[in-house]
Amino acid sequence: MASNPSYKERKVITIGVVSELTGLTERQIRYYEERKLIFPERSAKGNRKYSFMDVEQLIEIANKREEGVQTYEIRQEMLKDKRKDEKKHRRELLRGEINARFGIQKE
Amino acid sequence: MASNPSYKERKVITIGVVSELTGLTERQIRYYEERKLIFPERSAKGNRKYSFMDVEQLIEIANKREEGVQTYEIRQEMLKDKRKDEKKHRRELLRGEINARFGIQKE
DNA sequence: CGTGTAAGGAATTCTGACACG
DNA sequence: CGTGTAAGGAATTCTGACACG
Repeated sequence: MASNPSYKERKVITIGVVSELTGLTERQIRYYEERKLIFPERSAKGNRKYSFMDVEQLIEIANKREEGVQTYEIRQEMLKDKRKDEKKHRRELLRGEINARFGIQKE
Repeated sequence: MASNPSYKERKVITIGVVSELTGLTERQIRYYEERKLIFPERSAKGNRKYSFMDVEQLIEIANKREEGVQTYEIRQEMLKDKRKDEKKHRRELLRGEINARFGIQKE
């Protein structure tokens, strides 16, 4: 049911504000991007822009870093979660297609 | 049911991004603030920060301005709507209190 | 009234690099 | 590896003002 707005995903927050929101330094935020943990968009002039989801992701990263988890390991976990989500998504797509062709089934 | 996050209301967007999002110039956005149509927060260093709600409000303002409505009139409409919302809110608060004391009533 | 613009300054952001450990 | 910092430049934002209509 998510539609166009989707405030949580829109990339509109500058790095300075993200820094305030997360407590991380700009250096750290840029480094986590370098390590492919976070993927900001860029404005026309090249400034990074983040979403609220990115901010939450960064807070999780900060927590794991405090526990001593390295960026590489965090990345592996993220990739694993992503594969799991995609699998779930494929199952849902398939179910939707079946329902569309053969009608809604109970269970 | 709205809780702490409330992405729509958090003031995190800088004026440059708001300008991109609304198509308004920074001059216009600042002027509408001067006319009390919009109320950004300020960062520690004094930079304006807007919410997604502010962005939507600005788009509405832009539409009305295109129709030739003056900022003063837009403000009057806003104040009228606000009073209406507050009235509604008071009614809901009262109902909640009644329910809390005398139990949930049907209708 | 609503908006453009030039002005000057302060703060922001960017990149690439050196440092430490 | 993860983060701090100084460096230099480019872009951002701010305010107060003059302009036009």
